[in-house]
Amino acid sequence: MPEGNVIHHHARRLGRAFTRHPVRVDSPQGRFSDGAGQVDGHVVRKVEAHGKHLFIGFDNRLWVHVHLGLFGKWRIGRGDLPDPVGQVRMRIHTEGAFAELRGPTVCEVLTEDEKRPAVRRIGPDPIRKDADPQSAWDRVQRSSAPIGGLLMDQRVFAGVGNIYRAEVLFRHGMSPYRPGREVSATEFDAMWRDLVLLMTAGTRRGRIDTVRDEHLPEAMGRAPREDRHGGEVYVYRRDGRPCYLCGTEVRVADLQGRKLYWCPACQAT
DNA sequence: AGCTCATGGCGAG
DNA sequence: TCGCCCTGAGCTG
Repeated sequence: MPEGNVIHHHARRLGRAFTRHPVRVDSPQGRFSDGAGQVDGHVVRKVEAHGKHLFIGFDNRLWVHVHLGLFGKWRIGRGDLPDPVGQVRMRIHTEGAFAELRGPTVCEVLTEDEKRPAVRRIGPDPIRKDADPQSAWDRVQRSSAPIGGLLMDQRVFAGVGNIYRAEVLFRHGMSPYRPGREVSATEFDAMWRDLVLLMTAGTRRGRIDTVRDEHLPEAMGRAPREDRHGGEVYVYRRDGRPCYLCGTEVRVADLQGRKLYWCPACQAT
């Protein structure tokens, strides 16, 4: 259930646990047995995240490509390998560390030649230092699609999901329905810089917080989390409740099959 | 036990 | 635009 920040968080933890170590790889569930056999016993060279995609590189020039989709989960820990409970697609472990993968949309082995184009298909990722926002701007600027849809397009903004989409639009007072071509260069630059900040912070924390300190209600620090995604947000899943800034009821609508949350007053245009 | 929902994305029509 | 794939949690009975 992850946006790009969580994938980068996983990549760092997996990299720390397994880089330069020979690892055992298997598939208790059986659906990745063939792939696991191709990398089992090999040394992990590096772990990369690009948007919501994770790539684990081995010393035989093969990569395991993982995409969690909506339901996928990693469980990463130290110490003894636990017995598998439920549907475990893949396990990676050494003497001192283990990782369990369940429910991914994609878990496959790629060669170098297959991995390169797979990465190229992913758009600029605000979390990566090598990201080129110009290519995102080119697409936004000549698109009549609503900015709320473009933000979810992984070839335009890689790693942005439903929470960052809703929150960055709120923070910039922009209607999700504004056509891309009506977003100014100044507005785009400000939103991109904000995504870099928010998503980088989200990578360190492994959760998404977007509410500026000055807007945090007094009690919120100690109050139970409003929602299981785990962070403090302005509008995501807050439909029917008052906007923190203006008190207007936060609204929800369907956009391309996903729920879209926004404040109709703060984000009128 | 069965239903609904979730931070995603694909392909068919 | 719809249906479908992946899994588990949190309800309702």
